[in-house]
Amino acid sequence: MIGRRKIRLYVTVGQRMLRDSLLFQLLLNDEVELVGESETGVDTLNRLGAARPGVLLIEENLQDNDGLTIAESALSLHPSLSVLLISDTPVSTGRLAIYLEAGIKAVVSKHQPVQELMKTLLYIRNGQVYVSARHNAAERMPTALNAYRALSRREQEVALLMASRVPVRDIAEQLGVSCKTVHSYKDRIFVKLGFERLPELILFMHRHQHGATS
Amino acid sequence: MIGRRKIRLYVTVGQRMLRDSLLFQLLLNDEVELVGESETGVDTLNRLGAARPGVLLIEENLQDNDGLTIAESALSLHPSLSVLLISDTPVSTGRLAIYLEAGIKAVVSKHQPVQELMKTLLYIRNGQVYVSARHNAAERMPTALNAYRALSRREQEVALLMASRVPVRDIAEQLGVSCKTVHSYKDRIFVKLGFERLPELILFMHRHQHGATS
DNA sequence: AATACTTTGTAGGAAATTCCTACACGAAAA
DNA sequence: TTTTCGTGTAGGAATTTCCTACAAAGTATT
Repeated sequence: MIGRRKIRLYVTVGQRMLRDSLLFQLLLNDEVELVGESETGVDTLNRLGAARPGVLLIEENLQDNDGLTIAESALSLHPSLSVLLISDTPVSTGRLAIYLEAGIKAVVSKHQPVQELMKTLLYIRNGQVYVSARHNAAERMPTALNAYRALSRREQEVALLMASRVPVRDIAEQLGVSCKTVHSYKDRIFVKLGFERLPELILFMHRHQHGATS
Repeated sequence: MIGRRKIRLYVTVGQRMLRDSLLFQLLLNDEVELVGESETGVDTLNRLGAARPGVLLIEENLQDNDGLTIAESALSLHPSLSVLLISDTPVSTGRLAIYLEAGIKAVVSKHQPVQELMKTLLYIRNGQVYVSARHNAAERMPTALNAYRALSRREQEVALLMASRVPVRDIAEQLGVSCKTVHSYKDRIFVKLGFERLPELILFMHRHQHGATS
């Protein structure tokens, strides 16, 4: 029972660079339909009516107002709207409670990976509330490392090579298997890690190898 | 004479969400090789030596220090490094002068589109300084509108349909031409507008049609 | 006006990619 | 010991990407 109809998305993010890059990311999913965007809170309120979004993705701190206030106004006008707030800092449980109280469906912080946004979007699309797993730092690293462990020997080999941008053709040759096989591994890797595009794998492998920044 | 060897890139951006989405964007270009990333200035200075990047992409405001300071330290240790600063606000000419004085190769503000980043990166890769065209707001909108006008009739039709996620197959049928032809239009559209992926076109068309935010 | 260069509409070929499906074999679970 | 699961391997179909082509219309140049 997966929500079938498209997600009508409205995005309110002040800085163009972030707005664009989030949108590029989200629009890769063909269930996402962009119905509007704004840089400010008032502009958002003005346009919401015409855009009729199902989900409002809004920054916590806007130039003119704070996202919470705008979200509350928006909700009073369009009660069926699902609001996803993007906070600047990791959200404390207390603060989260306040948000949920206000009718916001989920909060994602800018310190979380982008993929969380998409995941969250899919969760709240039908009005459910979504509280992300670890709002507490601690157990984040393991996710990545375990994920790597979950790959089989061959998959790991291929992941490594692909992350270095070695062409499929060459990987096949090096491993002595057919290109088709390499593609199979690729598919499996992407499924296992939940990736869609090469850059995600490159970043993942880089982080895996350089232990660092999570 | 296009710089052939890969761009060894180091990225220092505090918030994971922005860092990831910028990287996803930049890594789509296969000339970009990620050699390191940090959230903070000191961490950056610690790792730069080992990573040996050609370009350092660094935020102006970091938690622990400001990007300018870090960039200066980095430059004194690695004079051949090209630094690209990401500023929070549009940069005034005066401020820009200060940055250039410090040896920074280019500044891009978070209010500019992501694509500017990539463009700038390509410009400064070989050590040149790059001062982006419009640091003054005014003549931005036209760019987008003119770009659309630059498309031929058929290209406009296809752009419109593709931005609505109509499958190539259906577009071909609707226009009464072959899929191959539609692909040709697609290619031309992307070349003319300088796009690489569908989301860019979707966003472009959305903005074109809703005049707005640009 | 006549010749030359550019854009537009149209499409084909080759290679690569995506999305499925298949299938044997060893390992693990029932 | 059957059944089930993960892994190594690969094939097919449809789509996409990247080029190339080419005639007719349009623009520019001499």
